[in-house]
Amino acid sequence: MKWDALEEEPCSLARTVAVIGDRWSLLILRECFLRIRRFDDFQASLGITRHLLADRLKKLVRFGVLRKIPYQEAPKRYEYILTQKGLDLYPIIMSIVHWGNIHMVDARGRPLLHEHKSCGKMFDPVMVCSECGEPLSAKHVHVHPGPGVRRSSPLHASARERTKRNAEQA
Amino acid sequence: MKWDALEEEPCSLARTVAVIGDRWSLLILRECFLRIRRFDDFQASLGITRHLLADRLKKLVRFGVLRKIPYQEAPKRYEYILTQKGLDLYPIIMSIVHWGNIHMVDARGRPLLHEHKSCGKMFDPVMVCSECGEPLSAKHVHVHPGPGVRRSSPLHASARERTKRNAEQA
DNA sequence: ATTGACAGTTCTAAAATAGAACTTATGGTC
DNA sequence: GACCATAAGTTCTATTTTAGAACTGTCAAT
Repeated sequence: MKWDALEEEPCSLARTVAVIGDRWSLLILRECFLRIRRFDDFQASLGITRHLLADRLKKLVRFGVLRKIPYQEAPKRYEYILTQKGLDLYPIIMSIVHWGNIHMVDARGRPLLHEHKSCGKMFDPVMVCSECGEPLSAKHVHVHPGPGVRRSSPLHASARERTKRNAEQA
Repeated sequence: MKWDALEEEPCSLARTVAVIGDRWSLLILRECFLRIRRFDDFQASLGITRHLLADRLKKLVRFGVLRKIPYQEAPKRYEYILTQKGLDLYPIIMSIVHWGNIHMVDARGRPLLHEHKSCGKMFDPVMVCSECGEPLSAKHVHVHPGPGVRRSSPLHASARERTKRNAEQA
């Protein structure tokens, strides 16, 4: 499958993966949330090749996640800053960091701690239901087809039916 | 940078990206949460090449996200099911889906809707502070170095200092 | 005039991925 | 017994992506 095809999938996860689903994009975005804004700073901070950094920044701008803002004329220089669409990625970043904190830390413990300025405490992110406020887990969620579903898609179609068959036989 | 180096970074995001930060792993995990369990079902559902699917499943098992469970002898066959570590990825999956729902859907609307069985309503996931319960946004969070931070790391070190310099000059 | 900062671009070699065919083990059908 | 199907991979070559380093263009300061 090509990357371009991913953008067209009738699946919100696939379409988001088209934006952030490579090795570097999420790391670049982490730096953005840590207030890194300039090309050479990204490069020094991440150890990414300049070639790929240029390519990924271009992609993130194209998707509207970052915006180029001039910070000097002559020579023209730009900073890359998060748009609202980019800021909205924060829950994704935080849930990834949290999973790593729980499952991937070594003996030394967490690399970073997060303080919630509103309440002044160190916190972990918790994902809750928008309607009742209870914490979410996979087993309490049921999935329904929405208006944008496409039946003929390779995703969600054939394999699910086969698996249902398997389940019924068991 | 090599994938192996990513696992060793003193950054919970980088270490999680080492597990799920490629084009296919998240898509495979989505299928897991939709109760796909078998090799050929993953393959038919995703259109991934068999080679890569075998490789990714192996990786996810190695990281303890999936577990192989035999479902028949002669010939020996296995299903891939989520471990608790894998189930804990649910907030990541849901926040990705939600971002796609908000920012990447086309005119037809959302491909899937989510019902919270506990309260019976269609919901969106919301990320809140574990201490005060308020919704989180990047601007209300302050980051502190934790016990596992490494100062000499290429990540978080040089570029941040340079950027601080830049900020001070401005 | 030379050096350094900044933001890229260009180049070659190495690694990862796509796409298709092949393998192994078994059970059922003609 | 020969043939086909199922399931879970493995192997193969061609293409694409990435790594790593060097190079370019613009300007400011020394």
